[in-house]
Amino acid sequence: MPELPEVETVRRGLDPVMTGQVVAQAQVNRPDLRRPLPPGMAERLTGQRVERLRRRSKYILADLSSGETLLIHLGMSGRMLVSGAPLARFHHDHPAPQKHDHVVLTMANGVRITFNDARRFGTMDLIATVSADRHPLLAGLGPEPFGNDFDETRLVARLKGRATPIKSALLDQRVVAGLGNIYVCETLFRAGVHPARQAGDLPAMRVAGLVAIIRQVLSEAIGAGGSSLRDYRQSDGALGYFQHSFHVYGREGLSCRTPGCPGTIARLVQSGRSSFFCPVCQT
DNA sequence: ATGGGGGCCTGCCGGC
DNA sequence: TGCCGGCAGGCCCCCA
Repeated sequence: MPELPEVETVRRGLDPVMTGQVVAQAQVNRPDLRRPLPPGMAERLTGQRVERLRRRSKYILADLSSGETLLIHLGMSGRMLVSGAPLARFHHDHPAPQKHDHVVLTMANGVRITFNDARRFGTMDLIATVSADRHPLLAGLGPEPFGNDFDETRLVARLKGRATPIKSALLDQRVVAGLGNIYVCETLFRAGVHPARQAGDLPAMRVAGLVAIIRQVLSEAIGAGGSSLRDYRQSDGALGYFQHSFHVYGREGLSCRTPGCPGTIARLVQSGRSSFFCPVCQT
């Protein structure tokens, strides 16, 4: 459930039950995720207080009292399931363990956080908080979409001369961090840009316009609690409803939602990923 | 250096 | 009902 709005939604859901709380117990069921979990992870988590929950791109970072930071990535199918009421005297209101519960954190307040990830594309790591930005997974990331480093001038400069489809360019986490397939599709629809357009061929004005549109799409999605693509609460943990606002993603063969537009949403495959677009609105 | 394709995993859905 | 192919929100690696 992995693009920026979903990750931010997860972070916001975890914040009230994790921040300020001590990890009473950490249980690692499967250390062989996409990257192997760090050695001694359970021991290094146990007894630590979560000082802060942050997000960078699609990563969640939990700063611990030990001076280490727990880095979490949800991959494609990762979820953070929260169970158990805070301060509950008894802890038997937890669901039965599921097949892909790889890491289980039990906080001192009785809340349990379960990292479940069927495809194991997700990962976790433990790193020194002071140098977290230099972690290999974070070091190459481009600007945060809502950060000051992401602006029209810099985006235009970054895409100038690029001989790659604009779709691929916006998926490139070095250009801007946090967008995935859904939000790139929706961004390009709103911008009226065909996904196959070469990034370097787009007039600077149109590239500049992408900045505000990206922020708008992401803001709306965060406001809706992200997008839930399958069974609502089960698979996403988040209760997002932004999927109802999709104009193109997953709408192949359906009518364009632009009032008066006769177009039918089409799909094309670019570097192995589906791009959805309206052939009439997007040129 | 840059862009494209393959691979990593499992689950689900539609078609036969 | 059962099997099979295709598809999936991400990212890394390798090759041209």
